[in-house]
Amino acid sequence: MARPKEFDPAEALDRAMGLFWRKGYFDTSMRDIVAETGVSHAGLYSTFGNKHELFLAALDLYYQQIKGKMMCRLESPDAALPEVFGYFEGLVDMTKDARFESGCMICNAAIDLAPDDPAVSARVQGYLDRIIAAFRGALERAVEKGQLRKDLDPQAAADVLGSTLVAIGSFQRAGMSEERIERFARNALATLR
Amino acid sequence: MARPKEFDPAEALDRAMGLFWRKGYFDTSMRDIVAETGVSHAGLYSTFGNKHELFLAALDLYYQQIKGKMMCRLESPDAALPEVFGYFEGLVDMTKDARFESGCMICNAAIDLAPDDPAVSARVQGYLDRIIAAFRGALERAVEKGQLRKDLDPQAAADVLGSTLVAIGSFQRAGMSEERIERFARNALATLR
DNA sequence: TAGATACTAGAACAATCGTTCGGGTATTTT
DNA sequence: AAAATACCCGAACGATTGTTCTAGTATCTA
Repeated sequence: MARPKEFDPAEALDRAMGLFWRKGYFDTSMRDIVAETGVSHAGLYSTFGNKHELFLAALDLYYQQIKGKMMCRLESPDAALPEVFGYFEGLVDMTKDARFESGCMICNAAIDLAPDDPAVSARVQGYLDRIIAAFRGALERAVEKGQLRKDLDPQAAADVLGSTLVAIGSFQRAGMSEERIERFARNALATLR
Repeated sequence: MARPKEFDPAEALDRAMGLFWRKGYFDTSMRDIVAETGVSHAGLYSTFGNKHELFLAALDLYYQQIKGKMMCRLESPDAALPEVFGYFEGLVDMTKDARFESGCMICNAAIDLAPDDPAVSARVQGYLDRIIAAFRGALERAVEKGQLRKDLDPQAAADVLGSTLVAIGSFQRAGMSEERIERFARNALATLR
């Protein structure tokens, strides 16, 4: 009954995500997003509502696209120690990707917005809970399989890995070298043994 | 030869620090600072230069005032395991202080500004290096004194504690409960044994 | 007392913010 | 072909940004 959209909302959201990721919420203007996506103001507002809703959509896309891919193996029902190591290997590999100079978008959002924004705060906590739960599950299985010592506390160890994850996000953003970040990851994994 | 300042620059800086800490760099306006400190625009600009320089001064004050107090014991030449535990006890205690709902100002600055601001990036890295070095020193002494197992790698363990520190800053800001934060701290310390 | 200084409050500046709104055009369904 | 829709570009809105400036006044030294 009407003219279809000329732009792909998914692609526009992807580019907006990149911008929010790199520059944060307050330092990214709608004009920046117009320039980056090539979509007009009218198109953005009619599709995404407003800046805040657009940010939330971008944050969800980040989790789904970036984290989701990594979580897949970790959350599989037979994931154990190799998958935990694989997760951090993937994380360190990502450091070579230019996009990850910006750190982790979820960690960034926690600092930027979480204190005054319940929607962001809830997402951040939810994402973290899910990642730590995945670590715990894999570690429990690793203990069962004898890949780790029997007296290891999977929940406590998962917490340590979760902390490491968050810290690495900050380290990337602060410009820490790849080698140093890899050391942080390796040192955290070494505490499992 | 002239009229003396009516306001105390140190006190004004302290209040500005509180504002930057809570709201971050981009979401804090000079008008906010005028309102918070009671100092006029002219007073702020003549004393601190501009917003960016004021932020750097506030960041230095944060390290000196908040972190410096805690670092003192940790950096003393006979600090060992009790001082490491004491550091994290102090950190968890601080969570009860309303100011620390805003997390750690250094971590916040890393996310907010470090990617595009060499001055902030250098400070963040310098602060982190110093804290980790202090951890390492105390842990080395703890190993010497037999407070920890002989084969513990002090540098690796210090890295893990440093990561935990950064992560806890994010967790505070994201609104995580005091109990949960305490658990993260305890779990990290448990990896030393 | 004279002069210089540095405060105060707040107006003013150009730029930018999020958001809305026209004007013109292209593509669809009826 | 005609009506309806939704695009694009970009002007426009009021608010706010960092910063500067204009007053007017209070406090110092000489």
